[in-house]
Amino acid sequence: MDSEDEEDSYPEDEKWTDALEPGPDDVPAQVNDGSSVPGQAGTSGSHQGGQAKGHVSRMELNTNKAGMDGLDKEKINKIIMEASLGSRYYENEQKKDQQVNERIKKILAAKSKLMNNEVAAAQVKVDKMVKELERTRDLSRTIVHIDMDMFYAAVEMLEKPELREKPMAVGGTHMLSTSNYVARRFGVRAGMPGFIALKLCPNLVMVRPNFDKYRKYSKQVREILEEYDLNFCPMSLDEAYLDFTDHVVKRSTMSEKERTYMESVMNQPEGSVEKNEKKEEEGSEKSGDVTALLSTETAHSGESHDVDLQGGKLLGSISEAGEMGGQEDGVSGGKTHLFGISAEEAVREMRFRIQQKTNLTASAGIAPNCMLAKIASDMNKPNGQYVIKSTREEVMKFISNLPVRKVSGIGKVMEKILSAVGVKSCTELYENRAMLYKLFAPISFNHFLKISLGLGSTYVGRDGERKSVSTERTFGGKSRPEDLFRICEELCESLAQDVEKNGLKGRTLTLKLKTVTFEVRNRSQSFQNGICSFKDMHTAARDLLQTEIRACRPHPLALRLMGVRLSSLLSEEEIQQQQKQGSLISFFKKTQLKSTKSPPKTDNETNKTTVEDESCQKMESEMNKDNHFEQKSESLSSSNSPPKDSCKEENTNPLSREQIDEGSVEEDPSEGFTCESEAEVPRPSDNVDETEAESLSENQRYLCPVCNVEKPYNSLEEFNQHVDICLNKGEISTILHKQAKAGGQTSNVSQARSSAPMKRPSTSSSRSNKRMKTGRKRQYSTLDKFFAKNS
DNA sequence: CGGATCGAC
DNA sequence: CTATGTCGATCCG
Ligand SMILES: Nc1ncnc2c1ncn2[C@H]1C[C@H](O)[C@@H](COP(=O)(O)OP(=O)(O)OP(=O)(O)O)O1
Ligand SMILES: [Mg+2]
Ligand SMILES: [Mg+2]
Ligand SMILES: [Mg+2]
Repeated sequence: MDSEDEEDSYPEDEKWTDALEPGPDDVPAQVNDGSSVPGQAGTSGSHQGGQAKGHVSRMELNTNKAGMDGLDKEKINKIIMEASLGSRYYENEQKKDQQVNERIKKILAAKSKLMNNEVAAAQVKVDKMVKELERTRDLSRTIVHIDMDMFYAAVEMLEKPELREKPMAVGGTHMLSTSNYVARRFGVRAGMPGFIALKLCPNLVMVRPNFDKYRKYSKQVREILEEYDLNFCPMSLDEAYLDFTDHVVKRSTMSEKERTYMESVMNQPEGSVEKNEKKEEEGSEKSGDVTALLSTETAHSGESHDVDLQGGKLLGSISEAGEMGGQEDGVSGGKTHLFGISAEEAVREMRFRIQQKTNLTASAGIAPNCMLAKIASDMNKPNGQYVIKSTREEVMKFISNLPVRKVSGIGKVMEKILSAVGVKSCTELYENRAMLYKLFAPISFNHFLKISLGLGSTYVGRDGERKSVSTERTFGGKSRPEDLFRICEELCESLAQDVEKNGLKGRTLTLKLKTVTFEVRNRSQSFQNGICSFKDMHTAARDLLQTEIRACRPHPLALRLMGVRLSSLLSEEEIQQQQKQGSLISFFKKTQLKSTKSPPKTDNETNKTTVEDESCQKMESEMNKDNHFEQKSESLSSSNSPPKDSCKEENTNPLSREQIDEGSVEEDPSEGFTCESEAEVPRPSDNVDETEAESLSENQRYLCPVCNVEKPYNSLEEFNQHVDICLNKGEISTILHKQAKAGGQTSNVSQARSSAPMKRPSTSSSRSNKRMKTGRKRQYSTLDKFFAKNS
């Protein structure tokens, strides 16, 4: 019974490309090599840390995804490079790559300084940790990770079956969110811009996303998942963790009838369209597997959990529906399928039901913990499943040659870093544990150690509360302050809606900026009391933006993206609490306001009659979310052993939230709007005209980006003042924030701000208890790094 | 706390 | 020409 864990092997060497693609250049770039075992990291030894220059590893294709084995990376990367060279994006990636390289250099330096006795001492400590971890190893749970195949693409193909055989991707020329497996053969994958994908695969069909549909199908799938684990944990629209332990127990008492499901009659009216020839061999292979698994065999086998170990695909998979012709004929009507009582059979059943219900396929991994289940679900990815048996031996066997990159939470950079210190596989992770202990921060090391032992969370729990809300937008380069401020305002409006809809409040507002050179900056401000209104958030965001614009001068701040995020969200209790205090204060404040009088404010602020602050605490109890379920009240004393194993996923990336899926991968806007504003950087003009008196050496000419007038100023500050005036004629952002005491003990130093010159906090009435301001004063230097290039 | 980075989908 | 959006975690100063 033991022997092999795997099943559902996946066509290792597909060559379904022949008659499909016209041009010879369109032939998927793949190399021979039929290896597709769990994976094998190059045997240690050789460090390839030092990389040849002109080799921006971060630009290379990630083949770390199902359906992308055996590609001709060289050929693909060459195309990618040619398409990218010289772009601002590329330049920035190059910069980041260098930073990573320096980081590696430091680590290597630290490594070389390690003394033998240090390492030996570390070894002792680490081995104690290992012992402790080993002591708490729990192999008693049966964890399942299920993940829909090429989810968005699959949904799109439902309505356009003719796309099944063609390379297609979801997204637009700017960005793709996923691709089908045909396209993956060309190197086309999620996160790749469409225009590059087109170079890799000229016949690629790009389909715009439709998130409502994805949500709809996701919901349907979840209805099934729920039947196997009420507490299943969705990680995104298309995947989830489930604890099958209880279900398997219950399953042994279920009658055959309860484990029998009917195969829907319909299914793919199209089946195979024109070029139906395809590969007969491949088809028959699959058909064979299918028959072996489904119906008859299993049906008679009763519940023998051994028989069901037969490898093979569940169903011919809708993508191969054509080949099923023979069978369909025979049985035509509703074929029934009996599933066994083992976990694998249960999972197979679950996948079968999903496919019957939605015509979408899913893949799954079964293992004793989340980390392993996640990896396993990718093993036989397109429409398959994989089991890692619950014995220490099997786990270690699986882990042994597994490239660390396969582990969720270890990405491109960490892979590179580890590789530089001689660690590529999980065994090497274990073998080098003492060194890693010395080189990495405790949390990271802990994570590594657990991975190296094949350990992971055995708890599948509901998401905790959301920790931040944000919205951001990419637009063509814009640099005119009025444009930037308008975008900022729109973003805040959008954010305010989200915040209100979810009844949230947060203490930190962050403005995110991405320059036209792809450099990202975050600027945040914290408050003692949570904020949630458009006005409060906008005020803060606008201030931060203004500061950045100032810091850039005399250059314009040329951006390609802006975003706003509210974090440090308050718990419900805190919101309630604050609401009480707030209402008192706002009452007090209101009366005071009348006398103070507030400037008309040109802006179109949604004149809330209520005091700006509280205006968003509604949160109807309804909520579309299924967010009920208890929250683990006790928990304090740690049921687990190590520090905190918390959520499902391993240490890192307890990704949650299901709306992550909905990136903005070019929706409707037929093309990037971008607009005008060529984001050209004027430069402060160097001709020292020095016409006027003012022989100050400082006398320089600046071009005001607002009024577009260039003239000499005595100082940069004077110029800044001019722009300020020019910018917001009556700005007076003094904004009387409301008084909010709150039990904060740290006195809130109100930093001077707004219109007035700056320096000298004296003026500016913006006292308000907001703005925590840790006594730090950041000095934005006018670093005039990059200029606009080309023309 | 603030900011940068990484990772995932 | 053209390189996403949303969220969580970690690390460092
Ligand atoms: N980088 C991304 N940007 C935006 N959306 C993404 C990105 N990656 C994935 N998505 C969306 C689209 C995917 O269909 C969906 C699920 O992701 P994921 O499961 O990783 O891939 P996939 O389901 O498309 O293919 P498969 O699981 O078969 O490898 O999330
Ligand atoms: Mg998927
Ligand atoms: Mg997924
Ligand atoms: Mg990984």
